[in-house]
Amino acid sequence: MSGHRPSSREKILTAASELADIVGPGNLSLDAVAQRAGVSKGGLLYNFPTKAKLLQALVQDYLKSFEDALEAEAAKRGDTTKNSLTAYIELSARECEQKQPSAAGVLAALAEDPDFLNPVRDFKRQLLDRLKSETTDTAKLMVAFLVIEGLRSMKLFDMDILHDDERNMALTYLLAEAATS
Amino acid sequence: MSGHRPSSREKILTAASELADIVGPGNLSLDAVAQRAGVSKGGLLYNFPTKAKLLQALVQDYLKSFEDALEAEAAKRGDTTKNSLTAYIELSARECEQKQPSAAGVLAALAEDPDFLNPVRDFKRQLLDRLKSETTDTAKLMVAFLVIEGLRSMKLFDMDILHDDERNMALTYLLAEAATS
DNA sequence: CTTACTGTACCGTCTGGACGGTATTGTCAA
DNA sequence: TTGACAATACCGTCCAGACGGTACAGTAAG
Repeated sequence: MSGHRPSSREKILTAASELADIVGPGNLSLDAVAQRAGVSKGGLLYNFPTKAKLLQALVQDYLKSFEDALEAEAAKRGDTTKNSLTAYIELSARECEQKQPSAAGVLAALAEDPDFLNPVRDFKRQLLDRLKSETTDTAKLMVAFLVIEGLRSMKLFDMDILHDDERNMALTYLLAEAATS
Repeated sequence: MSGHRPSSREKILTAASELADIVGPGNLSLDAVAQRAGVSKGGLLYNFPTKAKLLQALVQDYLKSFEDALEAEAAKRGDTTKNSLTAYIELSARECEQKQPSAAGVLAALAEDPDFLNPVRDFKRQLLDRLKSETTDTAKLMVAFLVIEGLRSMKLFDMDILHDDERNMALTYLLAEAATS
């Protein structure tokens, strides 16, 4: 899983994300992506015949990796499908602490056309429904969900306005509440 | 205050916001803005000598109008500087229910260059500090702040994934918690 | 023979911005 | 009062460059 020279497709995707982070979400050009990925422009267009397809893939990739991480987190603990809310909270908390430019690709997609975020909307609604079916107190769930959404948006916009202790206070509060449900 | 034909500057700003909402945050062009504002391109560039200035103004405008609304809300109630958290919550709640494309301008600015959001970051940190100085329970404040941030980001991305009752549950929970502080 | 590209040349369109002009209004000395 | 000038608030055109995408010939590996 670690030793594995990346396919052109992967190289292009990560190059695109990184580049979006550098040049700004709305200034992502195919030429630049190809260059950064170490691929000719023809090669890029072979993998992604249009810019829209590339941006779609960027979003899909983002969603996929989050889903995988969530699954892994749930598996790591004894997850009896009961406390997957805590898994969600803790995973999100951890993600908010490290930097991960893969989200920049999502912003690039948004910049081109907000409709590219539709899969994200569906994914989140689905996640919320699953969480809802596993908890008793919906109000508390909503609060937890929205807090994380807030944290995530700050990360997305690179707005590090919260001190570590402030963030931790909110998180431990959430975890405590989640335990009593 | 209501009867008042708008200056070119205002026309341009609202045209830009509306247009950003239509064509997508990253596809805002000066030509299109000028046309929609009923102004020649030369006229636009007279008011905003560069695209960057226009985007800056868009962000400033957004912040200013929110600040004004917050002040008005605080004044409306007897606000003895104590419960300005509730004012903040209620104002944000109300804003999340109506559609207000002025935020699209902020996204356009983000698309061009994330640094344009620096004033937003400063504003929010300042707001949080003020709130902090007026409440006793910091953990609860953080939760409230982040929930609203989450709500706001959903609005920004036009992701209406929450049902009205779900949103209301979170909001009434917040208001109840804010009362006991 | 197919897959997965490379490399280069090119096209049509759009973009930010520079620039030169113009109509209106204001200022002020003679 | 008038004539000279200047500042304000635009208009309309033009341009060099960047962009997404096409086309196509070549090639190395399996």
